[in-house]
Amino acid sequence: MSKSGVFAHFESKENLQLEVLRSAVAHFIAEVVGPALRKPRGEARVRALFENWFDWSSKASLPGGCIFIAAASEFDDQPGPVRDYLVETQKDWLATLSQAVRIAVDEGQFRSDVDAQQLAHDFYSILLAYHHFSRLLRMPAARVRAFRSFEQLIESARVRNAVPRDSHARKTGARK
Amino acid sequence: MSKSGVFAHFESKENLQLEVLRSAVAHFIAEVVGPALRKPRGEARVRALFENWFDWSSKASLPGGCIFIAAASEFDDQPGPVRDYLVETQKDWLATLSQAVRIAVDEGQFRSDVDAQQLAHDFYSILLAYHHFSRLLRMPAARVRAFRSFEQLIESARVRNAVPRDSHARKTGARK
DNA sequence: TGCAAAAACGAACGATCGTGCTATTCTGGC
DNA sequence: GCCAGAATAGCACGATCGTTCGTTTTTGCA
Repeated sequence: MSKSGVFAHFESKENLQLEVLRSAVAHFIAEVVGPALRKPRGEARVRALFENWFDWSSKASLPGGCIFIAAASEFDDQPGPVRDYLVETQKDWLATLSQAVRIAVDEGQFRSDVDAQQLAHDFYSILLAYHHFSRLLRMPAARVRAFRSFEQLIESARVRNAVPRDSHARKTGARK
Repeated sequence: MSKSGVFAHFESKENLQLEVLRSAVAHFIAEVVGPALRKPRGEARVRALFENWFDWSSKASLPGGCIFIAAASEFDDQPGPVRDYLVETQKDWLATLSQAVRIAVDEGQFRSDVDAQQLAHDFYSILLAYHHFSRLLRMPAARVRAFRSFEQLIESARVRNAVPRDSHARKTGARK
């Protein structure tokens, strides 16, 4: 299709960028968030969100990697509707992660003193780092690293069978 | 200075980009790595590396944020000497972090089963996430989040006063 | 099949970019 | 102060980019 051909559909480059992002969000929800929400509440859902993101971000149909991360670094200092929309989607994604964590807490799978927003932040950190490393360093170990960090975070959030050794862990989350 | 003025010094745009990165590396070593190496071996040095990076990346003289991260997402799919140099510097930085962790292990401040490369990866994840969040979301909480994640990692790597309660809880039982 | 509406194309515009070439201005040693 | 050499500026080139517009092709329907 010719340049002016696509231009007839979207009225400006900015509009096209927005539409691309909107379409990406639709795909992201269909392939990452949706399937995860169909998993049982709790750790399983958190895991699914994390793992689905990996499958999605390394799909062959995304040769440039996660489009949101790529767009983020392109538009983070470029005000306008594209940037605004990106901010919105990132907040939504973080909120989705947070909510899944909060549910895991409510379900008694994660300790009640887990800070959902903080843990969501930590999860997303791992994803961002994986993206950075795998794309720039082409490091196959990146995926292993990411999942190891993830497992460690999950482990540290899980309710323990026994009371933590150090007694001022005041929540006594040993509920299971 | 005029466009052709700067062009006379560097012979191509690519060369200028390389020179900018080289200069950035020099500054980075002078302001982040160097001061940290002057700290005592062990946790103090790891902390210094982490904290100095924060000071450096939010300096007023870097309005575009960390130039290496910015360049990474611009060049990660653009082969050439600039990309190669970026890869090199990222590996150096990770090696520096790893080495500082390894020393902390040797000094007996971090547990001997700590995976230095993995922990270095986790530290850098936090930095990358901070960069992403603070630049795109302009979220002031990002810094707090980052330091909380950092403290948690440090905590989980530290040697405990007592032997872990259940003896096969190797690196996992660590987080407070 | 014919025909109007929609879709796609091609050419061209002004702007910007990377680069080269030539002219001007600045600088230090006599 | 003068002059060689270096530093800087000005200009122009081809390429690319975002955009517009007039023309051609395709499509859906009577």
